[in-house]
Amino acid sequence: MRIITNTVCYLMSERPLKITKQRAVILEELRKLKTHPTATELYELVRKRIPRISLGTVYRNLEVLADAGIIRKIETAGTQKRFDAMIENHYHVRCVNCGRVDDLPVPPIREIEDVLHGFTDYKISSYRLEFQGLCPICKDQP
Amino acid sequence: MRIITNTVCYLMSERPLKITKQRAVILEELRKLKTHPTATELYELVRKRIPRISLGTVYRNLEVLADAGIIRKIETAGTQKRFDAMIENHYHVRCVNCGRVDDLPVPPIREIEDVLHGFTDYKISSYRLEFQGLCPICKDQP
DNA sequence: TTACTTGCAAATCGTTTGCGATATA
DNA sequence: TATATCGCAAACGATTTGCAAGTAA
Repeated sequence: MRIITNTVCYLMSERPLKITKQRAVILEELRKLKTHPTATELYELVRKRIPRISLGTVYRNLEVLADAGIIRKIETAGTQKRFDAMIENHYHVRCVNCGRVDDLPVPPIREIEDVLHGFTDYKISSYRLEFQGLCPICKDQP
Repeated sequence: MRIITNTVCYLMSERPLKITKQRAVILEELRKLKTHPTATELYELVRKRIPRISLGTVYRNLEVLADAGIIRKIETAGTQKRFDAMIENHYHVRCVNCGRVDDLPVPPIREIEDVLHGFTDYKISSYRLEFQGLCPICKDQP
């Protein structure tokens, strides 16, 4: 169970996280977006509401929110990291042309976990699956 | 068919790529390794044979070799990019503790491609699957 | 010659960090 | 008052780039 009040976020068996104004606005703006912004993109949005906020604060708070499990930092092939307000497990698609990242609401693929047995000496804990292609906008362009 | 001679590499229907001394040594050192080095790691190795080579040259040539399809640039979750002399499709495992990256010789998982239909408006061209866990060395440590 | 490649250093990009000021419990 | 967070600017690590000199067809 996760409850987010105005000022404090309670997570199961974790200590409360103070929700400052900056933190709240960052979270709100992130939740508005279906695609997953970079820190800089988010900074530009947040700046419209808190003009004096600094990029460092955005980075710091994205880190804090991700550590708390409230958002997710997604590591895609591009150079910049992107952030996601949806923390349930799901896959992502990335446009190789414009870099946009969307969710892919397909069910988890069982076979991925099944296939590993005997193939590695690593102790596998997770995997990342990222699809690549052209987004609806880029695919219709010359 | 791909033929690499001393000085020129011919790729099907692409223009020949001059193999300079630097380029050849970079490629040789990369091919010696089972794990996949970062540009800096490779630079240190190459430097033992060409002491005056610069890091910029290593980066430039890795780019050229990757563009030509002779090596592959692999984008894993870490910050640094890693490079791979094996260009056939395969999956990678990354150690979350030390960053080491190995090949995972499992057969391609058909279900991954099958599951997509109807779930996205993207034109999907490829996917990346990366496993994460602890490598044989790190998993036996406290 | 002509086109490419090199070494070097500086620039760039995304991100992190130190610090003194500020806000909040 | 004690603690955490802020804005700012500087630092950082990885990578790219401009340039003049070098190399090879």
